[in-house]
Amino acid sequence: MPSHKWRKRFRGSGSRWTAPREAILNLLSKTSKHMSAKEIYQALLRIYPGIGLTTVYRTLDLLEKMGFLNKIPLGSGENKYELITESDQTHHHHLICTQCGKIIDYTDFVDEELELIKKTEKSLKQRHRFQITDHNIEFYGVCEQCQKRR
Amino acid sequence: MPSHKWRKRFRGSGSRWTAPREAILNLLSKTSKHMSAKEIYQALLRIYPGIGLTTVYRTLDLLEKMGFLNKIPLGSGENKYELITESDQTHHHHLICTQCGKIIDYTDFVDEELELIKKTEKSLKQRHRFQITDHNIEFYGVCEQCQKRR
DNA sequence: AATGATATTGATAATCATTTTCAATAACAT
DNA sequence: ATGTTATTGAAAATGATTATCAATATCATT
Repeated sequence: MPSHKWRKRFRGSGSRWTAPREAILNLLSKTSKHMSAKEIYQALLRIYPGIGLTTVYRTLDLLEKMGFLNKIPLGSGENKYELITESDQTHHHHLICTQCGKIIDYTDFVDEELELIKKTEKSLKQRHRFQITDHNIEFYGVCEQCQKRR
Repeated sequence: MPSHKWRKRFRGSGSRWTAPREAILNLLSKTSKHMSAKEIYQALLRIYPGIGLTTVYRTLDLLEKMGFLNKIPLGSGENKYELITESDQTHHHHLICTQCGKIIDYTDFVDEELELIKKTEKSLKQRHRFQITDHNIEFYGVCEQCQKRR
């Protein structure tokens, strides 16, 4: 999504379009996904010296509330973030390494998964009176590198 | 699982069977699942005055390492814990309220889900060379009470 | 039952990620 | 250009979890 589109969305929600926000969105759009707040902050320091970690957190919160960002909690108390791209074809699930925290997206079998999810959501809505808004499917394991490392 | 069974498992792994550990396991076995460390601590204070929060954390860690406990990260940095009961028939997935953090287990459709999971695990192992050890399927939404509350 | 090696405990302090606070600054509708 | 007010960054505060450490409890061995 080009900058001027982002700008519009921000203005539309009563927020301002600022240099730090543009820098953060540029980074998230270009770089590989699944970064922690600190990782984002450190990467930004190179292209935007003086940016504050606080601002990174605030922007991530904002993006999450606007629905453009997914927050993925690791067990450690740390979160990782990924931008939700506009085309929904990128819907994916996660593969998380329990050793190093690396997250890999996968899209294999998602069609079958999505069908099941739809069914399950419907049933859960009826049985438990939950208003389902989202889901999270992740597999845990040890990645190739960490397997070699031991 | 009765106390003497737990005792055996603890001894078997080189750990000792102590009063705090017994109290924690008693609580987790009896009480409804999905408590945070603090909730567990506060509930224990009534039946075991003087127990330390540190001990609660340590016991939870130990139980997790021994494979008897699931740690469920909420987005907030807080974790909830649930005992894994011996019969595997209790395998379930989660329904998490994004307003109040309440977690509900569901077992509906798990058969279908499990079949899909097996397939997916196999594929992921091959394609991404991950050694899969576990999975996590959760649905997010707003529970009945929180729906009324607004 | 007493002993000794060492695992465990609880209190306190430390860590780590994330939030608040607040005065200074920047965005943008007018 | 100007004024309102959202945003920023630094520093302090928070909240969950972990490390430290001396005192205690477990339990295999005697």
